[in-house]
Amino acid sequence: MRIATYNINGINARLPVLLRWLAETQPDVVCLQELKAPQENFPEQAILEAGYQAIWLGEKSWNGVAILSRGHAMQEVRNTLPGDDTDTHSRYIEAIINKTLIACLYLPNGNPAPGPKFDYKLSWMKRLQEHARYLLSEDVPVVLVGDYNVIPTDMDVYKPERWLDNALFMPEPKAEFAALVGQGWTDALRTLHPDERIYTYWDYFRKAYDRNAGLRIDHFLLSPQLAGRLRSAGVDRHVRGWEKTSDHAPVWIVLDDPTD
DNA sequence: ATGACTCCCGAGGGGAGA
Repeated sequence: MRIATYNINGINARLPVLLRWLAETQPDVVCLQELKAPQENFPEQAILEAGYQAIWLGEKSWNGVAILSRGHAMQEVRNTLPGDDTDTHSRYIEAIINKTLIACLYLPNGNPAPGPKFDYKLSWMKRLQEHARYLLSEDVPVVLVGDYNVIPTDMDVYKPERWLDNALFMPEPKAEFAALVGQGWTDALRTLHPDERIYTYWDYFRKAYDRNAGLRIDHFLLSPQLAGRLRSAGVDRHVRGWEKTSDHAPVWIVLDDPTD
């Protein structure tokens, strides 16, 4: 089973890129973030014609997450991250696909830091840890995947010294991410490629993609019983070079199918 | 570096992204 995550940065503006990439790579499951479309403006028909059923949670202007599935039935479990009934951002959706729980998340950016947006990021990360702990207690394989907006280590950024004051790289979010992983999750790409420079995002400024001035901020975390099923993982880096493309590239893993 | 680049909203710039 090939599972991908892609911060699409506006699903309607990027629809040709999304469809081209789906046709080229045909993942079984796709987690999308930053739809930037209200619920009623999701391009469901085009996605269906590409061979995918979809569940999504839209929002006017910002955020928005979706899960696409090709060939496997999909059962939506929830579309909010538990722990704060006042949080209205569309940043989380979860489904069971092929006996595997897929949690698609778009973690808050948090800039500028310090400030209320940074506080929101940290509280969201604490809620995610609490929910992740609950998921680990369930008897089901889990993939926690999406745009975490966290650069985990110096290896994951082209010039660490330039990002010290940024909410993606400050000590608190890094510590919260490390605490989450420390519950027993496996960072799929880093585990399979411990010594490689891997980036999943290049900003639109200053020819960042041409200079490979990137960040690794889109992550797959696998529950312990899933880690043994991990076969390969990578970044569809070339997609970032297409016309009218997102500032993120798609990231993917391949898992062995469940045995039972 | 209050930069740059690109989206959405909506009809002109402003907010957000990372």
